[in-house]
Amino acid sequence: MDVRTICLGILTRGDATGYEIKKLFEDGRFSYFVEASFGSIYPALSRLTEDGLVSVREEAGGRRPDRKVYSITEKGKSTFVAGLNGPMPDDRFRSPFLFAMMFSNFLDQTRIAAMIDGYIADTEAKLAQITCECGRPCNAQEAFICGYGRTAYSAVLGFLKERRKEFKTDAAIAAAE
Amino acid sequence: MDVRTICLGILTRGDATGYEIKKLFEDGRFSYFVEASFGSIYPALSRLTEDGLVSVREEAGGRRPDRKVYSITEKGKSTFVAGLNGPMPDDRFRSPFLFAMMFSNFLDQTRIAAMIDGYIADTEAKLAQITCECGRPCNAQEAFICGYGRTAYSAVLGFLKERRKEFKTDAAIAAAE
DNA sequence: CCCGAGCTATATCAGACCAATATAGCGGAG
DNA sequence: CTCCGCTATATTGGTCTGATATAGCTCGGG
Repeated sequence: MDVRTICLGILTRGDATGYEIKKLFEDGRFSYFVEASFGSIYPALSRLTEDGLVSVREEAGGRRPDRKVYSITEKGKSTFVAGLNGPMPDDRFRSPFLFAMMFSNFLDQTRIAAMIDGYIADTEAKLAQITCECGRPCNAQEAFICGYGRTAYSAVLGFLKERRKEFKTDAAIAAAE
Repeated sequence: MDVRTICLGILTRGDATGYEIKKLFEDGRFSYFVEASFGSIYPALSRLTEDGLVSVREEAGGRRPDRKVYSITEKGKSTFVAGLNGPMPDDRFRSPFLFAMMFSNFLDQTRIAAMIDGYIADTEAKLAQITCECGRPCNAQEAFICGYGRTAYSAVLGFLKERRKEFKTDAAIAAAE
């Protein structure tokens, strides 16, 4: 999903600075499927402002740099909704971990075990983030998104823990000797 | 995973043209977690050649453009393996579908149902691709990767089919009247 | 025979995005 | 005082994408 659309979507929830926009979609429940850098958020907001989809007001409060608060316009909102009703881009999943596992014949068991352990830990952290945030009241949309993330990560964790047993570390080999 | 590494990895499996490299990682068992465009493959191969990690020979067989077959060098191979033993970049998952579901309050039930149906169909296609390719003999690496993909997509499908029941289409509503 | 579609194969380009960095503060801890 | 973490804006060189261009070859249909 292009960064302009992401910004519009966040702004339908309320006014925000560029920094806050990034913080909002980095909220744990959403961060597993949305990402954008400041390097693309600010140019996107500028462009949206030029195009009349967003308006901006500056708040000078003795802070340098000044705080720029963005609001979505009616034009912006209808453009956003039209996009939701248009062609849906495909999901994208890239995994250096799986790519590395594809060539694990080049690695020793300790390295493989360490990679899997690290990936399990990362996955558990992601899962915990989704789950604990969901202790707050969830609307239907959030419940769907959390449910999807929990389902996927839980399944992957189960798979990894099962397969992890096949890989011994040097420490485990030494202990068996 | 950067495109240079992807090309090196594929070339450890055997010599290939730029076009073949793309075809090889578009093989259904791997395509769910690796992707790169010609726009980045050719510059990457050029750079790898300059850097001595890859060598290239041209086959002129009356074909225009000529066929350029790339081979990995010993330097390339050791660089690739060193990379596998180095810091592992994070996975990336981007989902316009989930982003749209996050704002499904702007959509009517028919649109939501259609989106879910489309996503289910896509997911089933991906799952079928992994599964049927795996009818061929799998080495341990391929078995791991296929197992991961099957586990994740199957879990997601189960979740979606369950939740799909909550959304009625106009046709289903009309049939009930 | 001709045409079109699909495939193999190389290459490029404008636009989108990233990671890192710079700048400018403020507040808190050592 | 210094350093770290945070809020906040902005930029830049490098990487990648999707689309496109070019150059064939093969096969099937008219």
